[in-house]
Amino acid sequence: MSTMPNPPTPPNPRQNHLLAVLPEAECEHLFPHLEPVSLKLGEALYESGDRLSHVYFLTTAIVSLLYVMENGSSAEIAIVGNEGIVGVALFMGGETMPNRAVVQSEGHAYRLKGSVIKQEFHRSGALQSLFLRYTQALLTQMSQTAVCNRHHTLDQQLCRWLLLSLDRLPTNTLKMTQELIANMLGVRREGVTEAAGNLQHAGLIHYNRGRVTVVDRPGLEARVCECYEVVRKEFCRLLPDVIAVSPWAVSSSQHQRRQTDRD
Amino acid sequence: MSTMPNPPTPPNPRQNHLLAVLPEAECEHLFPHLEPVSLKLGEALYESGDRLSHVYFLTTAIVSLLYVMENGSSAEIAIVGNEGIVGVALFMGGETMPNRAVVQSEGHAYRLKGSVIKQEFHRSGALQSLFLRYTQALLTQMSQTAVCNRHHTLDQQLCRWLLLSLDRLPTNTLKMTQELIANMLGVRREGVTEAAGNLQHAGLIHYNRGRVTVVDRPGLEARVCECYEVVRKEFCRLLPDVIAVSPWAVSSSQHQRRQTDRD
DNA sequence: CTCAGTCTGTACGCTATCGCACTTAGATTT
DNA sequence: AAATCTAAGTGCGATAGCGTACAGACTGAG
Repeated sequence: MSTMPNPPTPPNPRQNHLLAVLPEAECEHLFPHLEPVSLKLGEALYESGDRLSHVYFLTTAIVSLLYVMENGSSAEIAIVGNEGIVGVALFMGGETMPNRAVVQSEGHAYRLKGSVIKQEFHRSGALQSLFLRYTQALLTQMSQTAVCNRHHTLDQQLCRWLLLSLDRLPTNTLKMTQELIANMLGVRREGVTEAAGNLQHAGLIHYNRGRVTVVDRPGLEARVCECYEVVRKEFCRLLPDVIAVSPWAVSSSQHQRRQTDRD
Repeated sequence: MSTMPNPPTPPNPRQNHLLAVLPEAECEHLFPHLEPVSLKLGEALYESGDRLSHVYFLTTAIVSLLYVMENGSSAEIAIVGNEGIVGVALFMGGETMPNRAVVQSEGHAYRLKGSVIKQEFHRSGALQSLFLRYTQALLTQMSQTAVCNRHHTLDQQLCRWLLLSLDRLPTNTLKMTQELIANMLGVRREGVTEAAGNLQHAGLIHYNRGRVTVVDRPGLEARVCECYEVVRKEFCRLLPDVIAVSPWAVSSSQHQRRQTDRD
């Protein structure tokens, strides 16, 4: 595995963990309709209120769900990577959502026409079960974001954000400016400067002009608030089949030293 | 309509708006299994991680979904009343959730064994569509809670909370101490005292030892942040059939003066 | 009526974060 | 090499909410 974040790997739908665990029968219906797309940093997959045309199965890209306020400031509600789907409103039946989906880390994805997914969704047991469970996991991430915003320090929130992002990347380097991170977390850029400075002085991360590298993941995990673990555990619980094909149950529990005294 | 919050009305499943809009065919399957229950203030329908035994269709009760932190402090993630369901994890497939559901306002509900709902869920088009859309609305409420926690003042959050609660009650009086409200919002009791004091001085509410009465709803709506409207509009959009039988599309848009200049 | 319990009001120092202004330092272009 | 731009660091007063402590007020039980 090289250090390049997005090497020109031949894209493969199975890089998306949800697609990876779909039974063969479902795949036969779905795969012919999958359309590979390349997602650029900052691109919006949908705007608030847009009628969605496709659902996106991310493979190497990361997408943030952002709520943009009337005055223009924003807050991230959830992060989606190759563990998930962007556009749940399509099969949830709501058609639109009151938030934006923007590419946080560029990469690839496959998309599927809304009509196709809706049709499949109504006849497919495995697909439905999988998607509903994913949605519940997403729901957990959202509610935990609310909790974290209320109770935890910016340092902790940055840790959580870094870990959530890292779990969705093949490397431990994030291409991201402090300005953008601030947008995601809904705080000032200067606040991120300070928090990131703290983490760097503690030897947990290293950063430089739009690149953040996590150098001590266990250290981050020791400093993050409980929110991260809640989200991760729910993912593992709800999507064990997905986790089996995913690197991150491992990459994350390898270092669970602080857990050993609890369960 | 008397001023008593929970008069001994003969309970009726149709008081729950979701049940109210289910087609006859679905009802025939479901209603025989419905069990009326009386929910006491403070009672927990489930604890974090509990395997749910029933889904609850609230009629006159209000239930808060709370996340309880390791140190014991808590934050409300969503409010559920007769517009909704408690226990979505059952049909979402996740079985449990990492939060508590506690009764915020006592009243009645009907519950349904998990096995029944799961069985119905897999053969029922209308029921499924309805529940998925409801879940998306709930999801919006959660994400908006996250946004609100990040960006808005306690005064505004209290307004939002009051309006969300009011929408789920037949009266404009809430039986609720400042202490409990503080728990819901995840803030100090003294903070609520101050915020409530502000609203009272502004002539919007009146309160007294565990009773809050909204006396100027338009005033509250003028002071609340955008979050409330986002949630309400999503509800209306996702569940128009439900809204048709509900008082609150009306009760809430009657006073939408501040909207008239926008859309 | 009194007492205990609960609910609400107030005060004060503390801290995290904000908003704003400005500087420094890499990176990119010319 | 100089000019320009973007990213990151710093400083400072303002403020919202916290933690703590305590005081008043209403309620219900005896």
